[in-house]
Amino acid sequence: MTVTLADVAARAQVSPATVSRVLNGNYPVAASTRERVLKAVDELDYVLNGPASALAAATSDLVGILVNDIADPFFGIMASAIQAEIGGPGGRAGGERLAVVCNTGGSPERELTYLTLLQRQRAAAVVLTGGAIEDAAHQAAMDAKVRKLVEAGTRVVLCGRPPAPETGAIALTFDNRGGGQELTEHLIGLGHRRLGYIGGPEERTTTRHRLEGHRAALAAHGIEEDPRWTVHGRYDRRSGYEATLELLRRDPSLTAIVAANDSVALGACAALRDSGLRIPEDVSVAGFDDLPFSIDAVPSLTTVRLPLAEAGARAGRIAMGREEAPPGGIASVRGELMVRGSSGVPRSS
Amino acid sequence: MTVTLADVAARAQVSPATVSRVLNGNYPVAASTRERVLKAVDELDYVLNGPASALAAATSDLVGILVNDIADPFFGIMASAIQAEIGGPGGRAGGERLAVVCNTGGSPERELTYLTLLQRQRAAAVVLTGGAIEDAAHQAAMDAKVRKLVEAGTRVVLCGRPPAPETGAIALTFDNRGGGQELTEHLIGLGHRRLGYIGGPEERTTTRHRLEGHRAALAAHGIEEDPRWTVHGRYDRRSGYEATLELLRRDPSLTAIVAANDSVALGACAALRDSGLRIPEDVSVAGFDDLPFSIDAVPSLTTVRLPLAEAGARAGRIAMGREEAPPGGIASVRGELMVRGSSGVPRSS
DNA sequence: AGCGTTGCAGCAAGCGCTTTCTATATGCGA
DNA sequence: TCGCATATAGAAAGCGCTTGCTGCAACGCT
Repeated sequence: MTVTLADVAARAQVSPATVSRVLNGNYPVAASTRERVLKAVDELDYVLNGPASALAAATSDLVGILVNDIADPFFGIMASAIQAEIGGPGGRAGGERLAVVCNTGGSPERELTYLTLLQRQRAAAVVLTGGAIEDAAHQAAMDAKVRKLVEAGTRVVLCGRPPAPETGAIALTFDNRGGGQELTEHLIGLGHRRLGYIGGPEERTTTRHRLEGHRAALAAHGIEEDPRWTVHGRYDRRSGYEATLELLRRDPSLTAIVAANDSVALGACAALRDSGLRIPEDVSVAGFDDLPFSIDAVPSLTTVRLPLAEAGARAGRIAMGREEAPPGGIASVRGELMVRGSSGVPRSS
Repeated sequence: MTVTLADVAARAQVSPATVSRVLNGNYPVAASTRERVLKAVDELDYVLNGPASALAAATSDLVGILVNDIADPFFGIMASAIQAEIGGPGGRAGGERLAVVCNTGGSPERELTYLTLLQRQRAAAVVLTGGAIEDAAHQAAMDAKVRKLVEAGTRVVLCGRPPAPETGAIALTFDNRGGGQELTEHLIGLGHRRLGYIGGPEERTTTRHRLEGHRAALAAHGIEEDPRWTVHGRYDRRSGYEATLELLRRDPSLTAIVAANDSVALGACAALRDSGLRIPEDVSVAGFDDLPFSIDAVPSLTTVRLPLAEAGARAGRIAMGREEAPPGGIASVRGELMVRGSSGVPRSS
């Protein structure tokens, strides 16, 4: 049998109520009593029953973090930063919280189910990271769920995800559009006029925004885009490799390739090399995110740095109520263009 | 007010007990009744109260996954595989389980605290991933905790971590020693006699085992090791960069560098390049793990592939009781040597 | 000296669910 | 026709904790 509060109370010769108060430290208890209780707790090796506590107090110390792909450092870095602020163990004083990282795999159903599971656990807060799925029905369902969570007292923060108006969720959005535009403008500035674009999955906000930025840059410079220059794929290296071969097949005269993110860009680099093309002499390549490995690529990757860790930390603090929400509940986080070796002047110029 | 079981019962004109039984599906309920209940659940948008349920049933649907660094794909890949098997949402039929990924950051206290937190939540299972910390006191504390968890009915699986005898935990261990030995033997076979080694943090089992393998290979070939050839650091790129500069300073005649893992190896490559050395013509480099980006390095990295996803999946299945534990509760998982471009014959030969 | 404070501790009522045991139908064989 | 097995639903007793309220000293004030 496991040790209960009552056992501790008996051993310390106090009432269960007193033990509870000592443990929660939210009610005055005489020092001598407290000591006796703590001694009993220690001797009996007592561990609080979480569910019972959550039930009685109508709150839990669980905090959920939803990520699209836990194996992707993009999410790993954010999750890590969020968790550090959530304060799991090792955090500052105050209640220990259990950060729950949930891997949706980019699946709408899973996303929704995890939210329900978290709701079921009466999570204290939930942080949703990364781009949202652009499907009207799914969005509506998500918004409804989020609204319900907020109503139930769960703090919901969106980190690197577009705002969900009217839901009560706080949003820390990445300026994917602006970053995409800046990146492409950099390439145009170098003289590129024929740019291939490898986008992520079609129905993702991140994908759309980055592509919109790219197109805005083209438009701003009067470059007419050829439909053949855009290919969509997944957010991984493999996809970048294949998409690049496809782009090369469609139009071998491209002088630059802009990728949906750094992993895709790395795949693109590999494909270009395997096709006998030099980077950046023959083709320039640009990524997005500036993940740690990007600087190690040869040549190192020109990309847009997203302050993943900073944004995650801030989201974590907001989720814990340790930082005020931005005005209007929405903040846009800008990326920073990192010009490196993978981009250069086009061969023709 | 939130909707409770009783509300649903009232609406469906049945007793709370019946609603519970419909929801759990572990007791015969007439089809017509079931239907009525489900309709009420749907209409009221009822969400089960997890803590209450866990309290009453004395079980929970939480499964904990402890990782050293969630931002490191090494752990991300394992966690992802484990979670997929845990079945979270999207898994096969049967109870939905919430996989909780806990980031210890390699800190002993956090590791222990998370275990307590999971114990508090009455987790159904716990998977501990990655190398353990080699500190007698900490190990003893961990073992005691694990034993307690097991006694309380929580299934504990160690994935990529050395066995903890007498605790009742199932272990899926990586053969780090064998992999390290094979790797170094490959380099020796190419003709290298002066090999630098960049190890991970000193007090980690993974670090020690890989280094032991390395030394075993040297010894087997009668190569006497110079103490200056070994440097310890963290498991990240930065550390590899710095350690390499240090090694070069200590002995510029090294013809090969073996790194604690792929990230470190990438840092080593960068340092070598920045020092004007070619890979592998001047210095060969080898990593460990074979993470996805390793093949993209230029030249691609010679390394030892660890079946991270497979091992994680197996650990997940064992944790869920869907696969039998290996005989003796211990299984060793071997790595596979991947010979690629970063290793070649030494310049002197 | 009388009485309102103040400081601590205990009582007991739940929190919302699960589950054992009991009650009521229904069906069947004898 | 009666009795008993079978199927289904309900009553109620908790699960282990939190917390509002009450109780009771010891204290200080007028």
